Amino acid sequence: MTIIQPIDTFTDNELIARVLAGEKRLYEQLMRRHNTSLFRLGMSFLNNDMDVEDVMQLTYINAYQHLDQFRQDAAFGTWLKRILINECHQHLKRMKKTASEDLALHQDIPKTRETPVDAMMNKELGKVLENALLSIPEKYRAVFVLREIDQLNVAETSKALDISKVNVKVRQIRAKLMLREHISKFYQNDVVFPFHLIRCDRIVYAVLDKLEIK
DNA sequence: TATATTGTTCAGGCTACTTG
DNA sequence: CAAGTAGCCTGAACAATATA
Repeated sequence: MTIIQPIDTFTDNELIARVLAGEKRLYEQLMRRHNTSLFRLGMSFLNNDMDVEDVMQLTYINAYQHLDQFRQDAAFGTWLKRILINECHQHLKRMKKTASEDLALHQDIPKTRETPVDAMMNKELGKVLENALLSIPEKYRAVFVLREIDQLNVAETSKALDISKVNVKVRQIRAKLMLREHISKFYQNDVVFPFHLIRCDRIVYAVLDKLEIK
């Protein structure tokens, strides 16, 4: 009698090994596991859900294409986050370029864009918290999201952001101090940058399609 | 050049866990 | 249970860098 182990009991590293061995479809499982945390992190950089979806797709495709280069000295999630952050920086660079080109034609560019997430947001606390997070500089926001929302430890955050451990601690403290000015009560991570099943499926299927994984 | 921002170092304290 | 240890938080001081 053969006992079939449920896929969701596999560790990330076991799934990676099986994907590399030819079970490409299991990459879907890896994406679904990390979608929420990547989305939150992406939102902390880009503040636009559609842009984050694009960047997440690029991240997953990039990670898949270099999966054999993944060294297991850090968690797969940390590796993914590192890739996502790089993609976010590239995306921001592209946006900056486009914005400066547009500026030559239009002087009155709005500073922020209305997003579908904004429209969906019906929980007042969530809105307050998001606004508070978005009000602080990106470097502090990223540390705060990784440490406080994704529950990464100092070492993992240090690795993901490519900064020293000490700097992680300092940025975390400063992020809290800045947020304290905006927030007087606790927050619940479920209401910050909500990641819905529809979006999850959309990203997963788009990546599988682009990678031609049936 | 003055000021603000950012990063580093250090000290002290807290909590959780381990060990004898 | 007390002592030791590791990891973390916090605040202060200072240096380096960016900006007006």
